[in-house]
Formats: sequence, C-alpha cells, structure tokens
Amino acid sequence: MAEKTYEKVTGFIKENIISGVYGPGSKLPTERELALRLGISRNSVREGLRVMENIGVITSHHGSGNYISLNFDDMMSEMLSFMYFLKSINEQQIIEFRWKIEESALKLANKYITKEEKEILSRALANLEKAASEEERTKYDWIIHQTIVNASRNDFLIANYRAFTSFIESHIKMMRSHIIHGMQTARQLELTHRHIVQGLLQNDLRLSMAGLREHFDYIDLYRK
Amino acid sequence: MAEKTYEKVTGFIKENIISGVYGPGSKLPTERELALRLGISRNSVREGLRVMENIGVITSHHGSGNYISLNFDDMMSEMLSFMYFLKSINEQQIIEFRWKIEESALKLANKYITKEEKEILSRALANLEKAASEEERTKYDWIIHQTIVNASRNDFLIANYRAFTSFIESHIKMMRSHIIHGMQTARQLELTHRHIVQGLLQNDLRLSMAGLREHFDYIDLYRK
DNA sequence: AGAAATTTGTTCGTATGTATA
DNA sequence: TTATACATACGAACAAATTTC
Repeated sequence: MAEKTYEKVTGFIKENIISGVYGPGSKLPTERELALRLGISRNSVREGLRVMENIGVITSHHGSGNYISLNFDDMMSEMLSFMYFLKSINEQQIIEFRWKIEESALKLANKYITKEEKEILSRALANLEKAASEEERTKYDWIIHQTIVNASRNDFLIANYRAFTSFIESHIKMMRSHIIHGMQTARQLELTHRHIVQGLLQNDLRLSMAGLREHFDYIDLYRK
Repeated sequence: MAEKTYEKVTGFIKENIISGVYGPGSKLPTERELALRLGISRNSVREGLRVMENIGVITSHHGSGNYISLNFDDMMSEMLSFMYFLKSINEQQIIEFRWKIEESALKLANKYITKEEKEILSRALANLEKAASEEERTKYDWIIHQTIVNASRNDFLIANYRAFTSFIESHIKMMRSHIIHGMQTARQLELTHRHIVQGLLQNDLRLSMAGLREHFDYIDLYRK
C-alpha cells in the first residue's frame, strides 16, 4: 500500500486548502466526523492532525476544534535550526545564504522600490545613526534589511527571508555584538547601511551593492 | 499547559540526536517501551512519531521498528512547494526567483566547484549539444543547472532550488517548449549553456554570469 | 522451512478536561 | 450555572509485517 492511513487526513486538508474550500480561520470537521467521513479511526485522524499542526497548517484548540492557520514560518525556522545542528551547516553557509538573498532582493528592490519605502529607509537610517542604545540600533538595522527585501516584490524571496530570519535572530544578535566589539565602534557598520540606503534612494545600484558587500565583509571579518 | 503530550516524544528524539546518542540508522525503542519510559500512552507516542516521520527525521518499518533517517530534503521540498503554491505567485516572480537562486549559486560555484563537477558539466554540455530529442535536451539541461547549484556547497540554496524545481517542473517543460517554438531553433539557448559552462571551467565568472543572464533573457523574451 | 515471538498498523471504547451557548 | 460539543489521553485488542529461533 502506498498511502498511509494518516495521509488521508493530510491529503484531505491540503486538497481543501488548494481548492479554496478552507482558508485561514476555517474550522475543520470534528475529529469524529473526519474519522467517519474518511473511513478511518479517530486515532489515525489525530496522527494526521498532529502532523498538520506541527508544520503550521492548523492549530488545535482543546474543547473547541481544529482550525486552519497557515503560518509555516515558525515551523520553517524550527526545521532550519534543527537542520543547522544535524547537517552541521556551518556559519559560513548561513552568512553566504543571507547575503545572497539580500543581494538578490537588492537588485530587484532597485527596480521596484516605492517612494513610501524610500522614506521608510531614510528615516530608519537617520534613526540608526543617532541611536543611543544597542537595542535601538538592532531595531533600525532590522527595519532597513526587512524593507529592502519587501521592496523586491518577490514573494519567494520574502518568504525565504522571513523564515530564515527568525532562525538566525539569535545568531545575528550574537554576531552583531561580536562585530561591534571587534570594531570598537559601530561607525563602520553604519556606514555600510548608509551606502546601501543611499544607493537605493539615488537608483545607484552599484553603490548599494558595494555597501551590501562591505556589510557582509565586516560580518565575515569579525564573526570570530 | 505548555507542552503537549506528543512533544515529549519529539523532544526525546531531538535531544538524543543532538547529544549524539542517535545518528542515522539508529533504532528507536519500541513504541510500547517509549510509552512506558515517557509515562504516556502508545497513541501519544505514535502521534509524535508521525510528526518526526513527516519531517524526515525518522522512518517507520512495519513489523520492524522506527529508525533515525535524517533526510529532510524531501520534506523541505514538499513544504516549500506547498507554501509557494498557497501564495499564488505569478510567472514573473517565479522566473526572477529561479534566476536569482542560480545567480547566487553560480558565484559560489565559481569558488567551490571541483574537478569532478567540471567534468560532469563538460559531458552534459556535449551531450546537450548533440542531443537528438527534446526529452534528451531537457535531461542534460537539468543536469547542468543542478550541478551548478550543488557546486555552490550551500545547503540552503540547494534545498531551496530543489524545492523550487519540483514545484515548477511542469512550468519549465511548458516554458521550454514555448521558447523553442519562439526561436524556431534551440541553438541560441544552447549557446547560453555553453557560456555558463565554459565560464565555470575557465574560472571566468564574468562569462558564466553573462551566459546566465542571456539564458534568462531568452526565457523572459519568449515566455509569452 | 516453518513456527513463534516481536513490532508496527489500526481500530474501538472510555474517561477527563476545556470551551461555548 | 448547566448542558452540550469537542479535544485530550489512556488502555486493550487484533491485524499485518518482520525478525528470531
């Protein structure tokens, strides 16, 4: 037999999502009804539901029911961090990947960025440069990178970046403090942000690309 | 209550993998023993096992036992393609993303590619250029692109690319026949492959990047 | 080769805690 | 507050595949 019993449940849910019957917030049939309708036992239904819950497709509310949620981001990041341990993916690969994602996003952002996003970037840069605390700096640093990726207008890049982001959130904090410490001051790192943002504002791809490269060069240089 | 019952199982497995007790091929305790040891029912154990199976951490063999497998690649692919599907993304974004992934991979491949991989590329290119059928061309085309991505030595890029290609497999076939038809002959598309491969063989990043750009320019040009 | 033991696959019944009207 | 619907969890049982003797 090819299909396992619990896959009737996951298949059922997927099909109904794809066909548009279920969307975020939809309530699934009760476990008993699913068992009845699919011709399987309640335990098998539950095995399937647990799988879907774990990958972020549904959420289960005790006493209430099972609902479509469709936010895989958490699961994605959990899986990625687990992969990090197991495949012994080294820091090098992580930094490379983030760099490549941002590089790709930057090129597309240069094409698609809106006036509103340019303003967000300007403000974030200004705030970053006059930020007093490390916490503030992290915040505006974050806004800049996030805005650029969003401006790429490519949902694949955005989805990947977001999933990836939550995974390396702790790493970034760790890295950043390393970097700061290594450089004594954050001035140089901030300068790279200035180049990235100004390049985007002036439609100067060369400048922003160079800024991004500097940015990751610093990270690479001081991450030990 | 924070922890669900089945998470005792997933936690147990994860911890033992991370601590090195379990590696690929390790046999887990029987379901009954796990239930006993964790103080939960066998049904709950099975819910946890199904979750781990579904994300590719273990495989279950009827009558034999549960074993550590540790290949999430397939699961990643499935999850990403499901995600991608749900976001209902347009063709433009698909082409852009594939391009950016390959572009990133190409740069890294230029750094990490091995002699063996260069030989694979040479052979694939030769086979592509003397291929008689469309089916054959598709095959060697695919080998070239796949080899380049693998040569990037970045598991994140590889996982993404794999997930992505399985999703757009049908699109690629469709696109290719469109392109071929539009150009009357596949000569020009093959020339782009020649540039990409030769650039890699000669460590000439400029040439291979230009080839890749041509490649996607053709796709972009003729995809309507 | 064959029988017995082991293990996963699947189901049913039941008890309990939670949410909602 | 009560009643109902629902998810959570457990235990027992049998089927089917595998391993062991």
